[in-house]
Amino acid sequence: MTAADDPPLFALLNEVAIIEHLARHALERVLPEGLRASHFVVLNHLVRRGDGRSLAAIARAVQVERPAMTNTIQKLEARGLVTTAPDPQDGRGKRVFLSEAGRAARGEAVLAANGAIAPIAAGIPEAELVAALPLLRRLRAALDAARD
Amino acid sequence: MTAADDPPLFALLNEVAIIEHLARHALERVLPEGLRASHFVVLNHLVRRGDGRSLAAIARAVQVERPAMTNTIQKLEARGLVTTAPDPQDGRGKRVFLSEAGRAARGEAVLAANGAIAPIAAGIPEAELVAALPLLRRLRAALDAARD
DNA sequence: ACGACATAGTTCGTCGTCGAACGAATGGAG
DNA sequence: CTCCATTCGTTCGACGACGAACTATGTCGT
Repeated sequence: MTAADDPPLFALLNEVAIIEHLARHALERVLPEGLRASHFVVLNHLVRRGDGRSLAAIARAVQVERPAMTNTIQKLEARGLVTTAPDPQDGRGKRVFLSEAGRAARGEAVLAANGAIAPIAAGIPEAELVAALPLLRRLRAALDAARD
Repeated sequence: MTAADDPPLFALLNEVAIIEHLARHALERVLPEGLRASHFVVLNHLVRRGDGRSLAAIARAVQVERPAMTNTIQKLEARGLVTTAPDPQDGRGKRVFLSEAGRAARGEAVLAANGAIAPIAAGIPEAELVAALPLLRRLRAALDAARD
């Protein structure tokens, strides 16, 4: 799929782009109807890092622009998966909280995702995945730092 | 950024998604005005695999749906970067050819991309990138096979 | 030869994300 | 205290990608 004369980083980013595309597609296939990968990422983030965070903080954490996060939060709120309240300490801020339905939906989505992913992981030794993680983390950090 | 209790594959795909996002953004920043990453990918594909291919074949190769490729090719043609001609052997088919301007634009884009990417690669030993490639290729193949 | 099916390219409507820009509110420099 | 720059959340318009559907053409079985 990739020419041999590509620089390694170029080839790697090429693979990364394709993998991201396939993985996102596979994830959305098993998610509840209408629940996008971007919605799931936000639910996941709130569960893991704690809720009550501001919209802008979540947007930065998951690498999307603020208007996109406004849209995502509105969709999640319409579904009753999150609630929002003005930040008492910052008149501009808006705090986002998980509802019980939101936690439940996230739990189900994680199970579904793991179920869909398990057969794929089965063909690949877990040790190799673990071994590749540090490099990817460093690469992400380098790209993030170069963002200027 | 990632909870320690995530399965390794989950964490890896998480990193992959963020890296793809940052890399695409960085790429589009150095591309000529209005030239999207998806356009660049097509030019790159035509240079590396040869032109004269059908629209559908290109769409499959770069993992986008055919309507998206129709749009991309129309944009590239409007810019004079590619030309199209009906396939003499298949009345349905449409063959896509690179123009000289297209080859030149691709060359400049590759230089720009390499320039933008070089400082990032500088912080990471090339050997590690090479070492990570086989795993990513296998993972892509596994995801592709699971596409059903 | 003919009919069922698959494939190529396109059009259409929908959706998510982006950049630009805005009003509201905060915080820091003088 | 008073500006002035910054940040927050939002609205708006544009754009790319998608799924569904359509026509035209090719392919295969009988």
